[in-house]
Amino acid sequence: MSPAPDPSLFDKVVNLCKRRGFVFPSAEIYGGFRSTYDYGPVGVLLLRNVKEAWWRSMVQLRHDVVGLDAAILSPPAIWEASGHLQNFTDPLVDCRNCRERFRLDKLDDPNECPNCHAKGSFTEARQFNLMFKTYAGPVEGTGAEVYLRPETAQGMFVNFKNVLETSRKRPPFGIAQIGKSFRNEITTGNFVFRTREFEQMEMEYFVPPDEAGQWYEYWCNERLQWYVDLGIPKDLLRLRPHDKDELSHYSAATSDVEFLFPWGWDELEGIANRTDYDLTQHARASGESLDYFDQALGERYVPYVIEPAAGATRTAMAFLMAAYDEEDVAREGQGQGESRTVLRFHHRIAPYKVAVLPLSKKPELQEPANEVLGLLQPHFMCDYDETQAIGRRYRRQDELGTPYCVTIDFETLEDRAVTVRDRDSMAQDRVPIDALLDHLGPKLS
RNA sequence: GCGGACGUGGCUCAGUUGGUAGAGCAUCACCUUGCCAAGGUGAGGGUCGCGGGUUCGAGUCCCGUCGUCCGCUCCA
Repeated sequence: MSPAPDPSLFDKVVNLCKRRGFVFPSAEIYGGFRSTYDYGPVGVLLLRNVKEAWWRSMVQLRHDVVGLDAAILSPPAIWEASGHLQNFTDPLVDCRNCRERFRLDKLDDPNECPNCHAKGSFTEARQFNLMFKTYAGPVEGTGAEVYLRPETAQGMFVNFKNVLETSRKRPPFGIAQIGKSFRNEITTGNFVFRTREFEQMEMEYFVPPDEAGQWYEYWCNERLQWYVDLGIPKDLLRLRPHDKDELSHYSAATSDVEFLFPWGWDELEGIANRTDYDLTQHARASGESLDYFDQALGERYVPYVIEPAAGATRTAMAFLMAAYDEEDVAREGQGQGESRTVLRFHHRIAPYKVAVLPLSKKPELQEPANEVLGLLQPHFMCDYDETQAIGRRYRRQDELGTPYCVTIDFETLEDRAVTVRDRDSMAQDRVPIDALLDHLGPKLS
């Protein structure tokens, strides 16, 4: 049984994001700009860690996937071939009577308003394309039209031949890419969950057509497990196959990895069997052959594509939601507990791995504090804080999800040892400075 | 985009029948030999989202605009 979603969690996390420097609304001093967010000093670390964890599992730890970073600006030809110019366009009509708006292609009777049942009350259909269009070059004209990519995937398809020839890979193999995409969504919202500018982590896995089914299963399981390995509880995750009528124009089968957000189950990632749709379309439109000749089998075929496509920004948000915890801490001398807010991130996701905290601002602690910082910084992202009471600083690091705090005190001057405090157990170990890297290394690798 | 609610210092809010803004927390400085927040003293920070209007005078009334949240719609 899944736990019930907690609606108040949403506000708590959004609040924490603002308060501690994870995420700020864009252009805030100008009143804000809808659907865009800026990642602050801590948020940028979180987001980078999400992307690096993905790249590590997808590219670094595999021999069959290579990386790519393709252009965001792209000519209309790509999107004509991919089908996005046709299929990402929704014809919208408004009812003049009740002012409701509908998609023309989803109406049973294009002359009757399903809401107020007025006949012939619709306005002229207007095309609403989800792609951002702009103009390259000095003259605004149709000759110089370019689009901001609505998905990174086409970069992989367009470069299929280049990568195949230079990387000397053969199916089954994949091309991975992390980058920004842009969609002029009609409705945005739920904080960074749906924004017009967002970051994707996509991989196109090219396989022999008759192996598409088994690779689809493989990647569904692989991708679900990735979130579990990074500390998201299993009961907050599920794999949901799409019904036939919700499949994209290019897909033969799709499953979503969903996370139980405060507002309910929602998508983190889609794993799709795109068949040979994209390569065939681009081959036809460009005149280049995009098939593969298998020497061993003596066969030529257009590979099928299995695509795990994840949203980096919303995945970062899911990690925040899953990590958020409020813990009652017994207070000495009082029966009443106090609350401690902790982000229990997996250490690979945590923005800072270690915080270096001299017990006091006294000058004599500066030197050992700098020594410890210099020792740790080449290996781990570190925070440094010397202000206010030590307990308060521990709590601040808890709110950032920092796994370990290293405290330098006056005894350090005598014994060259420091206190290592664990975020989850709040236990403290006395560790010699010279043994610090060996102590922390295995915990944070 | 349409319908509904809302918008006061970083955060949470107070601000009475319109008379030129307050609190707590947070932040910063100094003091505190200090290991799990909220000890002392002091300081900085808001033309009340923005623009216009009514008025002798508006945070408080009206209009517009931007933004947020909830529904319709769409996706990673």
